[in-house]
Amino acid sequence: MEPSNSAEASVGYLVYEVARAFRRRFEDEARRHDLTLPQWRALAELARKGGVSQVALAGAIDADPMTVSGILDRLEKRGLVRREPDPNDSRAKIVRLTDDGLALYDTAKAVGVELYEFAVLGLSPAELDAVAHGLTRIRNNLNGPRADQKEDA
Amino acid sequence: MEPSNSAEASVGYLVYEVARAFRRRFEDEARRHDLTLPQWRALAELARKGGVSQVALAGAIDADPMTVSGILDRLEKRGLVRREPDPNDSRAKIVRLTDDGLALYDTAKAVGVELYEFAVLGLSPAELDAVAHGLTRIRNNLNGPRADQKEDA
DNA sequence: GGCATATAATAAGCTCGCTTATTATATGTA
DNA sequence: TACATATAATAAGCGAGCTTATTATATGCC
Repeated sequence: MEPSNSAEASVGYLVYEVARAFRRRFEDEARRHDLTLPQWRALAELARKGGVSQVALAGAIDADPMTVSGILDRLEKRGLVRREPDPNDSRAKIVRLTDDGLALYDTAKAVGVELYEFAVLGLSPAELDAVAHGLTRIRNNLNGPRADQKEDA
Repeated sequence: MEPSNSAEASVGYLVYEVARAFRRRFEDEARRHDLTLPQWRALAELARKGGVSQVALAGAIDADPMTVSGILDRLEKRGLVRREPDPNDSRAKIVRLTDDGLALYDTAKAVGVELYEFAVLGLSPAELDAVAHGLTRIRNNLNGPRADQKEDA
């Protein structure tokens, strides 16, 4: 009945469970900062890169532009982020942390880092590398073309 | 595109990307059946187990009861699923596939299976096992308390 | 029996992730 | 110059995942 140690749950399911568990746990611990995981990721990216356009931000945090627009709406409403016109492209907006945003990120930044370290406790660097290697392969497979279909028209 | 073969992203990020890529890809291919991944998972579980309560279903597909309630609302509205009173507990409802639900699952069942096989192409059984092992550990860490965990060899 | 507590399902309401469509601007090309 | 096409951001709307709260029933304990 119980799975043996070689019959672990399928990787497909595990990936889903881990992603969910990580988000749940993160938001549990980031509650006192009132930050969701995607919001934290956006702040982290802005803290690293300074001002970026929304498409660039979307690319950096692997999210879709519409999703980023919504996340920024909420962060902007709280005064954590600012949207400025792009002087080189009047369709685009440059997103920046406000002082409040930077301050909040500075105090919340450890949450993600420490949670990650906690999550991988008990795994050797080699084991972790094996996981990274396998997941990278899977990601690339999934983002690539499918064997039984054409390259687009 | 890719920085290099060995400079992989952090496992935290990879898990998120893979989960997202898998869902996106699945729903792309299951569009002709008008099924989302969580809906497919619910149907799969019901096809395997027959009638189960909603909490049991939630446990089986690693979802929260409120989420399951919503998924079942949509499936029931399409006549794929039926909620019957539980004779042993009048708070509970037993969920079952209808004939239509079973028929749809039979035709859609291959989608998930084949996509999974496609996703892990190029990984040896040993590599895949290493991924499963690492992810299991991470999941257990994240679901456990701020201490060491037990389960899994 | 009576009462506190736990549990099953749902309601309301939020964020996120997505699709499709719209508006405004940029850019390439004839 | 004019026109076709591409791109940046947003609007509307849906499914999913979550929280908090409510209703109904079950269960444990005195």
